[in-house]
Amino acid sequence: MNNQQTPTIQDVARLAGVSTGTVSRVLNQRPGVHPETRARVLEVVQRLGYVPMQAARELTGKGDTVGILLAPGVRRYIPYFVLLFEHLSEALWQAGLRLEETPTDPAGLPLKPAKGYILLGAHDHDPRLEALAQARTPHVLVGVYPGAFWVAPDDEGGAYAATRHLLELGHREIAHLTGQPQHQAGRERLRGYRRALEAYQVPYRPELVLDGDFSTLTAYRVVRKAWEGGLRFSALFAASDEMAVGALAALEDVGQRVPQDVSLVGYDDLPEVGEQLTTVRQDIAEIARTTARLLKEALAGAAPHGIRVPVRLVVRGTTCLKEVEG
Amino acid sequence: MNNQQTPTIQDVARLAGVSTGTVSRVLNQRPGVHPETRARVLEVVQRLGYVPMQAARELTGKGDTVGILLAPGVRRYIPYFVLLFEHLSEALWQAGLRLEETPTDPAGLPLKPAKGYILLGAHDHDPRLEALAQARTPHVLVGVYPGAFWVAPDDEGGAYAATRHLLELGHREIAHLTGQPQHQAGRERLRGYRRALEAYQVPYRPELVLDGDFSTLTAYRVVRKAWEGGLRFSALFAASDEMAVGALAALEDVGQRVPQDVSLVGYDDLPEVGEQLTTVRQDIAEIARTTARLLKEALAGAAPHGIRVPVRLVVRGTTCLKEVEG
DNA sequence: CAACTTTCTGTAATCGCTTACAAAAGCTGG
DNA sequence: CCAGCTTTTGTAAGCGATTACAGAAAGTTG
Repeated sequence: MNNQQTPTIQDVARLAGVSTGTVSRVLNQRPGVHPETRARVLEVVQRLGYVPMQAARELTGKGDTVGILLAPGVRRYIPYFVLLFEHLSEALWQAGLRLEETPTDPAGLPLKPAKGYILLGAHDHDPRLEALAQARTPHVLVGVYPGAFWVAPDDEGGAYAATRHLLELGHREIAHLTGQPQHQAGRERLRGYRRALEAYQVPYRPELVLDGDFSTLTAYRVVRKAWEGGLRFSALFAASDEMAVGALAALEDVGQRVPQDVSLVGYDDLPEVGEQLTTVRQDIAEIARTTARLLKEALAGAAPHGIRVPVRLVVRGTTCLKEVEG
Repeated sequence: MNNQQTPTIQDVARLAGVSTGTVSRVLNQRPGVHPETRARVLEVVQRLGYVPMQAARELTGKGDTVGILLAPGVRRYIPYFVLLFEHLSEALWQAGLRLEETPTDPAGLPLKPAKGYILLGAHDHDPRLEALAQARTPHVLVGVYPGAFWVAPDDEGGAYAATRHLLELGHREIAHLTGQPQHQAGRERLRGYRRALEAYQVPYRPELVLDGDFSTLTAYRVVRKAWEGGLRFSALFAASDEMAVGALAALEDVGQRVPQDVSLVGYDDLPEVGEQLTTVRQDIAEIARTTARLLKEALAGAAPHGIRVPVRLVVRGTTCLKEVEG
């Protein structure tokens, strides 16, 4: 009767010669199943390629539905968020959580309550944090928010590593293209940049800090204008790959070769953005998995805490040793 | 017993004094329900803010799962696709279709088969079309593909309207910033531009066609370089809002005011991109709904056909009458 | 080996919704 | 007023999982 269909728990039970209850217990790693039985069931599961149907388990009240809340004003086109979103939906599913569309009111609060939330791009004094905390709704923030559950990449560390890389290549005039100061990530990366300079006893020169906004176009204009205005540097650390792409074009247009004349480091390592860039890789998949894990903890009522996800410098073709003059 | 819980179909039935079957029929717009009863049920649904639980309806076998396939090489960060994606997931849900994550192999073919597919950004001779047609898998394409189910905005008409708008404002030197020629949309918009010029008997000047690639940065560079190279025009029609944003910045940087010196028209009318732009609005929600509808037809085995979704010129602040010289 | 425990497994109710089928109600004309 | 329709509504059986609860099997003990 069950020809060609995707297998159900019934099929597994039948083939393994046990009841559906037992299969379910095996699948959910519940105790009280004989090891041999367990093995047999798992073997059949494997063979059939059986995957429990999410809808059904949700019906039993198992599958908690969660929502993702993007801060109002945050442009959801930003590659980083698009990717994070994708990985989150994958990670949540893996964790047995179901991601739901969450329409929000103008204040950014969800109209349809879910069991828990993930907040992206929250500002430090986001009123929604207050509201969620008041309502004791489990939530996890991506970013640093002491007192709540949070997950954040080690932005300062990444920026430090990027800058140090340039320093070790012999560069001393290192410019930094920032993100908006209202974004935590932008601030932290600036901090990492300064800390690295300090560690190498290179004086901090404010004029080398160029104000960007994470957009490619602005990066281009700022860098070009600065260079045409006479600012010189042998290396540039951009706070995002997108900005690095803009900077790269600008440098090219003012006649500088990368990396021979100016070394360039980006940040994020987004696929399809600046393929050959030396950059700092954020493991977005890892951030997503960690977020999902914390959300489960939050749903289980654990005490809030935060986790830093490490980042890694990836050296590619846009940086090189500073050429010693003459 | 059902205190504080999200309401179920049972609650609705009880309060409306009917059976769950009837409520279900109302909700699914099935015939054979007395108008009065229908109204009463809807009233209760409204009052309770009842929303059917997707998991449950999926369990009944209702929810055909469908997948969205993005052509390989298409950058999914593109605002247009992000938006289309969102609207599609909404529209599919409304149509009772369940959108599934569809991991694909390197060739862009789905690994986990769904009942039907929506293809975005397909090229004209995409091998996947062949494969899907062979396998008789129902699918709908966004774009024009005679012989298959397709939905496409009226790009040529939109471009025509945009260009005509500029012509009627008295402009005669109208430049056009194109998308890549391998994109249907880019080609069609160029065609609309040419057709409008023809209709107004303005000679077509190839040098006024600037090669863009739908990106903001390239738009900026191309426009700036062209202007600095001596090219002059009193109006510019960009084939996307993102390119218009780049063009706007470029014009500003070469000392031209918009719209006093140069009128500018974009395309797409994406929220959060170039708010004040005169542009051509694509009704993405409508495209999504139409796509969902066609997919249902395809699933039902209907004969393939295509639908054009109309677009609309939205006049805002970046266009004005051409000033007649002193 | 009887009498208990303890471990393991099966049974069946349940979640919220859809839908085939049956039943009831509303018409119609003679 | 009733047979014979048609329209409207209710009933109940699933869909695929989970999980109390009960029952069977295996292990312990005196």
